[in-house]
Amino acid sequence: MAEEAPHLLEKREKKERRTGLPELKNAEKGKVVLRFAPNPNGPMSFGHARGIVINGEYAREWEGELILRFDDTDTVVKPPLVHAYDDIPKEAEWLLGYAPHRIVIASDQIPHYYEHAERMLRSGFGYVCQCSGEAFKVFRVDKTECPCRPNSPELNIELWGKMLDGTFKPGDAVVRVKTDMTLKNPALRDWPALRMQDTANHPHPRPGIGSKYRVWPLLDFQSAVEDHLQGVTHIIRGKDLMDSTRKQTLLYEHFGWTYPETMYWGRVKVHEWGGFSTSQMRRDIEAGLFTGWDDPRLPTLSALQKRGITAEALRAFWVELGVTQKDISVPLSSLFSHNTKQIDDEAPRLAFIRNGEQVTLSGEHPTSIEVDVHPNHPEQGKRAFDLTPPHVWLESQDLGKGSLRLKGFADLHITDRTGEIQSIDRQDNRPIVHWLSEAQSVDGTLIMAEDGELIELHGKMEQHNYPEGTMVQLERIGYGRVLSPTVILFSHS
RNA sequence: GCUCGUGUGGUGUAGCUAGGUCCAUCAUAGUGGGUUUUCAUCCCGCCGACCCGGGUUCGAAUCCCGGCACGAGCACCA
Repeated sequence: MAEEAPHLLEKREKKERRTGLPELKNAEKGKVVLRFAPNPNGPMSFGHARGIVINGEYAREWEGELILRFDDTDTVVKPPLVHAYDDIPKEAEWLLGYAPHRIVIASDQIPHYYEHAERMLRSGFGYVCQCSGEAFKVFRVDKTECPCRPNSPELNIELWGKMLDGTFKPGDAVVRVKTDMTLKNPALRDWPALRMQDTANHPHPRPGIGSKYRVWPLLDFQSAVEDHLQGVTHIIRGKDLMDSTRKQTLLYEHFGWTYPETMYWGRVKVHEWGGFSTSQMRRDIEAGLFTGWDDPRLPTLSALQKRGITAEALRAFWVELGVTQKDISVPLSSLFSHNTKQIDDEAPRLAFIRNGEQVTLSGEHPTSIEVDVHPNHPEQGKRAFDLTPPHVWLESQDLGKGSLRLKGFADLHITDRTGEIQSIDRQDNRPIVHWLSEAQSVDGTLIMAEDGELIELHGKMEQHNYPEGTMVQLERIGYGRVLSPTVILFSHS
């Protein structure tokens, strides 16, 4: 028993609550290789961030490497975008806090895939199939072998040549991996590895690639071969790719390779956004429905960045969700609360008066007032309000309250547009409101993205010299990011 | 239809591999209060969950069987 089940004899250690990411199986410090493989066919979305963060954090934790791989092997259905090849690495570095260790572009690796395809054909575990997709579907359902399956390696090589030289046209032939047509899972039966694409009419957008190749690998073949070439040890991906793992494992067995450890995550939806598709976003942006990839209404990484969501908040958010296979739907407030923790301690306070009404002060009062830039950090300095012209701006909503206290200044009673100073010290529990001196006010705009709409609130804003990109807290409104001296993009409350 | 996977509070998540120490963790949301001259931050409290039914066992969130629900794959897309 001691040999067969030693754990039964041991006293089990007290369980400790796990924090952070689940443990990586079979991982060795310094020898872990992970990859994140997006298709550069559109903006990096919120969802892509999960792939970057989870893989990237594991790489960090295990002192391993992270490969950023562009799976750009479809020029017709999902044509790549040239500038994505530049944008994605930058966004990945921003999000991770380090640059991916390696960048691999599938369209640069075609010769390697050809070489493996040929090896497959010569070794007899792959064949060129001239059945139509429709026809093959019948074989797959009926668990019967297609007539091309018994082709000799010699014939396969000959047919492969016809694919390469263009004798065959797209749709005429594909290369299949020979698995077993009686496999329980229909998805695994003799799956397609490479097909032809009309790159004359649909050239690959990268210079040097263009119409160079007629035959292109499909995801399962390309990914499997590339993972092996790069020495990937762990694959973490969506559970929609579970059957891909099984297909690729079959291919690895043919080649005599060992498949990496694999983990999956489920689908994530954001309450406020619902489902979103890269292709749809790309169409909408191209149609001018949005200002660009970073339009604050979009669930793209660049939009979130522009909106002032920090990389740290995004990382904390995704790590907290972990790597479970459940399909989940999360509220944005969860991300925002992480962001608040990141920015509040630094964010200077600023007044923004929506629907401003000017009020003239009457009675004795100082000619200038100073308040803290940050209530918890006096060392950040003071904000000065000059009251020589005795005019202040208040939000019209607050005006109706009659008696109120101007934050850090005085108790006021308002009738019409006149504010009678009743006391400089606080005398009672009247509501405290934010305000702005006429002398320090400028016309400002607060841009808010709500329910898919872009709303511009025009109001009176406190003068400031904060550079673009500064995260500020608008008193009683919420956090925002400085876009220009007079424009602030609302982040969240 | 076939195949695969997942079901813990409103939302996420820990615990499940090796059953007890779990009247079930943490976070977020909600709610009540404290600090604060912001409806911010911070602090304290409360609220609220093991999909259902059997079985094994002294003991089941955890193991077994059967349901049910939800999701995904079955593309010459990724």
